[in-house]
Amino acid sequence: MSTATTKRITTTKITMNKSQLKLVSTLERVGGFASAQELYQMLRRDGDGIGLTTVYRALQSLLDDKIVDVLRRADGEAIYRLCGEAHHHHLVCRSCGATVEIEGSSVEKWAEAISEEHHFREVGHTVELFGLCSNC
Amino acid sequence: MSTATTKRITTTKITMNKSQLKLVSTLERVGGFASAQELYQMLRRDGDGIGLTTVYRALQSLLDDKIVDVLRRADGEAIYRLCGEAHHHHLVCRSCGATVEIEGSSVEKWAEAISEEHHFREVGHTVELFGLCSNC
DNA sequence: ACGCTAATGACAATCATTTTCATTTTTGCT
DNA sequence: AGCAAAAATGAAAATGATTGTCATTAGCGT
Repeated sequence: MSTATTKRITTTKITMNKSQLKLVSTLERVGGFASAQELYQMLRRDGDGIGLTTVYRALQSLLDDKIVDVLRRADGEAIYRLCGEAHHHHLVCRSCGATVEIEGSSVEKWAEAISEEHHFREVGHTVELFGLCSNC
Repeated sequence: MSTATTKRITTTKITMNKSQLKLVSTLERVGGFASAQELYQMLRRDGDGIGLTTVYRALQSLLDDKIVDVLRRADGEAIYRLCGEAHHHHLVCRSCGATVEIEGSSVEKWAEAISEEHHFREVGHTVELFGLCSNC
C-alpha cells in the first residue's frame, strides 16, 4: 500500500441564487470592473426590482465563492469583476484617468515566489500603477 | 551663446504649518502606515486639541506636496505613510492579519519599465499580496 | 396545500470623509 | 506696536458607501 497522502479535492457545491446569477451576467456585460452601486443602477434601469442590500449580499457571496474579485478605486469605493477575466493590472493616469491594461507575468511569478517563501496559501495580489500619461 | 533649453527647476517652496508638522512627526513615530482616524486619536491622547477636520486637511496637503503616500486598507479606509520610509510591500494574511514586509526590487524595475514603455511619468505603484498564513 | 428555510428589500444605523461656516491665529506691512 | 488681509482651525452638519435589522415573500420537499 502506498503511503502517499491523499490530496484533498474540494468539492464544495456552489449554487447560485437568482440575484447572484443576475450580477454575474451584468458583470459579463460590463466586461471589467463595476461598483456595487453601478451594478445596482444598471439592474434597476433594466427594470429589475432588485434591492441595494441584495446586491451587496450577492456580491459578498460571489466573493466568498471566489467567483468575483474585488479591488478599490482611488476614492475607496469597492469595484468587482469576474475572476474569469484574463488577469491583468492597470496603469492609470492620475490626471485624466486614461488606463492601460498591463499583463505582467513577471509580477505573477514574483508574487508566487514570495508566497511560497513565507508559506502563505491562496495568495492573490493587487498591483496598480498610477502616474501621468504623455498628454498630461 | 548656447541654444540649450533651460531646464525648469521647480523651486516650489514647501512650507508646513503646525498641523502638518505634528502629523509628520506622528507618522515618524508610527514608522509605517496609519489612518486619519488613528492619527487623530494618537494626537488627542497626547493632549493635543487638534480637530479631525484639520487632520484630514493636513494629510491632503502633505499628499499634494508628495510628503506622504496613501494606500487603502481592505475595508477601504485610507492609510498614510511618510514617503521617505524605505519603500516596500506587504504580504498580509486575510484571516489573522499577520503582515510580512516584502522588498521587491524586481517589481520596482518592472513598474519602471512599464511606465517608460507607455510614456508615463511620475509613476507610483501599489503592490499588495493577500493570502492565508501558515497558521490559518 | 403546509410548513420550513433561504432570500429579499425597505429602512435605519454606521463609519470614514468632506463641506460649511463662523472664529481664531498668523502673516505682512506701516 | 497696531492693523488688515489671508490662512488655519474646529464644531457640526452633510454625504456616500456599506452593513445591520426585521418583517415579508418565494421556493422546495412532503
